[in-house]
Amino acid sequence: MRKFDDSIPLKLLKAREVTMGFFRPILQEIPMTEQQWRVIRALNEHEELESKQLADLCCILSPSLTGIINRLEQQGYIKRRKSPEDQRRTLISLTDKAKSMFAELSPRLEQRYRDLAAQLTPEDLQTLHTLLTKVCQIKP
Amino acid sequence: MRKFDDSIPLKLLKAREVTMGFFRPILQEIPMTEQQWRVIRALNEHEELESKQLADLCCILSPSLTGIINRLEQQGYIKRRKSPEDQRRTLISLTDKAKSMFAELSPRLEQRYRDLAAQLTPEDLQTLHTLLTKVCQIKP
DNA sequence: GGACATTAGTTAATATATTAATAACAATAC
DNA sequence: GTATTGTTATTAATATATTAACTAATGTCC
Repeated sequence: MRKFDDSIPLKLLKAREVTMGFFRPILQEIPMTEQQWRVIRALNEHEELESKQLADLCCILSPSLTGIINRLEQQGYIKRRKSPEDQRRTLISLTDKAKSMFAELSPRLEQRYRDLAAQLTPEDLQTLHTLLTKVCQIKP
Repeated sequence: MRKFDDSIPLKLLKAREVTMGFFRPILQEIPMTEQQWRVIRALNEHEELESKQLADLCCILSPSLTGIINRLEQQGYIKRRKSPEDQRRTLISLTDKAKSMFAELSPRLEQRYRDLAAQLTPEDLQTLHTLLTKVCQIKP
């Protein structure tokens, strides 16, 4: 019988934990949760996004995203407005406060990412990207 | 600047989501959460474990594990006893009910694991294991 | 144009994650 | 042998995850 530790899902979880350990201390200074940062990061690249697009990009389910968005809005990091064409949709974007916060935090996190990546060979890193992409494309 | 989707931690998260999609429907029938199943699975291999060992094996933080253990105990799946040598430690083991539940569920989940693994080449699967193990050994 | 199904987002209920603080016990120094 | 320090598990407070149910707006069919 296959052993507990041979499980791909568990290894993915543990690997993620290890990598997140590089960034959590910096995020805690703000403070900013992982999920909040993922949302900010996605919005930094896309200017304005619908709730559903954001959920998909960030790998966060809609009900969770509702709460995250509410808290980020209360903290003055994001703005929401109704889509003019479709009143069901919410369009979300960063405030100036969020943009300047991102500008300050981002370089430090990028440096940590380089520190992390430096502990693998470039080939391993590339292979890991490729394999994870393959796994993401698997259909049940 | 590096793009959002190039993030290893995010890809690890998404890959895990995809793989868990194979097992969730079966677990829901019981019902049994991912975390509860991880605990049951670890205890199936180790007979009796301390709370801390269990947390480490399952990649669950102690405060979360406390709740998970409480609920599993209420449902009659696990037993706890105090360690005779060290009164601080709790020793946890499976009940017969859990063992028979495991025996029924496990083959179906193993089959799903094979279905999942079959969508990668054996070489890719092996490489993925190796790389994830490397990532888990990285120290900040 | 109205019954019908669809879709986006939210709410509700429960389970888990995260950090900090605490209680109980154990090991150590003195 | 007591004060100090360290360790295990838990509690508390807040944030997020998960499934189901719900609301409101849009689309579709007739």
